[in-house]
Amino acid sequence: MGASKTSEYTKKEIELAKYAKAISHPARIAILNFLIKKKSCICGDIVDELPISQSTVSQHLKELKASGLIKGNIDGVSVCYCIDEKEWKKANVLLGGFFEKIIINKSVCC
Amino acid sequence: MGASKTSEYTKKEIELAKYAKAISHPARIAILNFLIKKKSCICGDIVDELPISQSTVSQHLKELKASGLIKGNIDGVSVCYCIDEKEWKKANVLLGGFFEKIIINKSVCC
DNA sequence: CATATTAATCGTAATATTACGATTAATATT
DNA sequence: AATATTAATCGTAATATTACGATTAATATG
Repeated sequence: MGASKTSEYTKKEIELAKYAKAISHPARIAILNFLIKKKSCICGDIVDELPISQSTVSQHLKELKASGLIKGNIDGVSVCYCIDEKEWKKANVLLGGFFEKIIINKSVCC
Repeated sequence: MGASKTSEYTKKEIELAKYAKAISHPARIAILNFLIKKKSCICGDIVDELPISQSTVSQHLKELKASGLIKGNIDGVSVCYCIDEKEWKKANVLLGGFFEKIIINKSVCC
């Protein structure tokens, strides 16, 4: 048995978990930071920047693309990745809303 | 091979990934939402609330505790869990800072 | 056309995660 | 003291993740 029981939860919970999962690995955070720093997308330079192999970077990029946080445009031989700002904002709003709940609804115990 | 190459990344990247991982499963988000809603900590009622077994809930609680986002106080037979507000704020600041970068440093491409 | 570069994918392996039932240790209740 | 309740842990199993090298398909360059 085991492994993901995605249904039975609310859409918000599932979406929030999806975005959180996308940034739940240091390599993916490093990739996103790199994409933000170098505004002009950048393609395979990510591999030079990170301490992991090309195939592993490619996998992380695939996951980030699947989450929606980034998109990739083919540009000749190379691929140009960049933040998908619309999705990024959605993630920001969802995560922000989640973490601000505790400030509004102060927990009084323990 | 495989599995975690945690070093070689910055402390911030690793910490951010840690918090993100903590909330990367709908069950854990549901648990946190429940703990926030019911201010008075609550103990085993989480099991009744969620569509997963007691042992699985216990595992998720263990992970949440490991991340620091919650703490658990023994209260007789039962255990009282609640948000660790200090850690929660730290996570909020880290995540908030991360997602706001793109707003300041607008990406122009693709 | 031959060769180089780029990035995805495949195959493989190690490890982590998710989940459950069963057991256990602890405190409460009868 | 016997029994019930609570929540952690153990054992087990399925699946997912992380990682790498090798291969592949594509475009670019000589």
